[in-house]
Amino acid sequence: MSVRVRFAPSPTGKLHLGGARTALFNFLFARSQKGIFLLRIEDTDKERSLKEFEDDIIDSLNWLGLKWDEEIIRQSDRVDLYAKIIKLLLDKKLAYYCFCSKEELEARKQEMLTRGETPIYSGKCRHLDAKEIQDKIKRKVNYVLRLRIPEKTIVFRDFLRGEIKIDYRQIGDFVIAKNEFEPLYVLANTVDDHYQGITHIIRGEEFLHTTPKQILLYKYLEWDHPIFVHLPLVLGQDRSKLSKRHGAKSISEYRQEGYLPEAILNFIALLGWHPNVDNELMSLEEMIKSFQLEKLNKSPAIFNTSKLNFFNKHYLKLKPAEELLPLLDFKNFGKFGQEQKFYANNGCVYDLLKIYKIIDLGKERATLINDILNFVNFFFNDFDYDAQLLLWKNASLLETKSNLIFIKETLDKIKEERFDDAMELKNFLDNIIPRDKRGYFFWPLRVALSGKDFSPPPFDLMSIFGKEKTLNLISKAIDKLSSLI
RNA sequence: GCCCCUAUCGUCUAAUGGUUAGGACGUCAGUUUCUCAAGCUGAAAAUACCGGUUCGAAUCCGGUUAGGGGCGCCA
Repeated sequence: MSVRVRFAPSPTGKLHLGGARTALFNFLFARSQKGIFLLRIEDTDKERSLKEFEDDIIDSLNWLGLKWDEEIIRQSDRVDLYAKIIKLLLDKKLAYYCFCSKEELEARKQEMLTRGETPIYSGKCRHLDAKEIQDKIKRKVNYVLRLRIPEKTIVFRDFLRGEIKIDYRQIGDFVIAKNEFEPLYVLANTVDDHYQGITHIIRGEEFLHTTPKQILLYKYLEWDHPIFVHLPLVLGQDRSKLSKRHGAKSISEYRQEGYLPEAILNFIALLGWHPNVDNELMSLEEMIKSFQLEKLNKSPAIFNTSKLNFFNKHYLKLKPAEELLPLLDFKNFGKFGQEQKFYANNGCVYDLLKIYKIIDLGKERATLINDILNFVNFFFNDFDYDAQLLLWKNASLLETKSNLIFIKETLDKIKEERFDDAMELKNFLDNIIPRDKRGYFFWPLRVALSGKDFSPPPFDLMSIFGKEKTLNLISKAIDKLSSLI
């Protein structure tokens, strides 16, 4: 039997980390078993389902690289199928009309709750005869359709948790449809899983309690039910279920903030799953290779951003500058012009090669894509700084000034072309400046070129700026010091 | 209140009856370095509690406690 699984979100909110993880595990299981992974949009709730959310879910899944294999199915397109099943259940008297009002139901629920009982439906409308039913329908009394439960306990098997025992009397006759044409989740989901030939239902633990209801439906409809796999929940910092309600970030928001799909996938994969070997850095391909459903965890996971950030940093470093370029926002730094040259706000003109170099310098230090350019903004915008910043440790103004003058004069003798190679510049200066004196030369040089107390090494800065700009910036620093002496 | 699920460092987890309880992130220290980042080395840090089974328990069983989920004409 070949594996068929699905991710079946309802478009009532954007895709968040928990949903993405459910999709990922379904995807990994399908791929690792050479099976099929499907996407189904569960939009039976017309009030809450929004096209905007459906788009977000589809975009996010695409962005993560979780490709589904067959056409997307929408429950809103399958009304006829559900109607047929509803009619069947009605005809067989397995389902029945319930005319109880919401107020009536709510009152009974409160009453049971105060008595310390589980609130369930009384079964009041269970035995209405055909005449009464027709009569009430004619009088347009509101109704729903309920399934008749057996008065016994069911034992079913969850793939991860083993046998689970639940008494149907704890559930009561539950609603399966608003009317003959509007099924609820419990029914539509069951029907679709059957007709799509789903072999394994891999979903969040919040659905564990609907399993006995669905198993009953499978039984009434004389279908075999799939294997149930209930994933432990992903919990937020407050230890409660991740949901839109308490501000869980959506995948699209993470994307906007500058996270890479590789990082998010790697991070969520480790929430409840662990490969055999103790190597946590995995591409999607590697995950597929080592994925085993049996290795899934049973206990909920609280996610914490610092590890996600670590992964993002890691994958950022691996990403070539060419691929990062289209993801970056240069609008505060200058403009691209003719022949792919970049015209920076400070008058510098960089070719593509230099832009790549700049990106590489930024990405070594950034956590998020959006941080990259901020780490190297001195390449683009004029900057100012406090002259005191030029002083290394206990260095004096005078000493620092003369060191900068020395560096300037030394650099002045170097040919312009040699400025392109940071390594060469480093070797050159390392040979001239005594080892124990480097801080007194390189620190002020670096500050002169960046205006910051932290930045890439001065040689990298010089290799981007080129000879002329470098000498200008050093002169500026010397002037700053002079004004204080 | 009732039903169900879960329980290893702060967090994610490994160890499916025998390990000095391992790894990752984070934290701290050292090292490298002009700075930052990265790297390298090291440290602190856990089997919720009480019983039982067993020569031997993180692991099996029972109870307690704690956390979570559910109790919708939502999914």
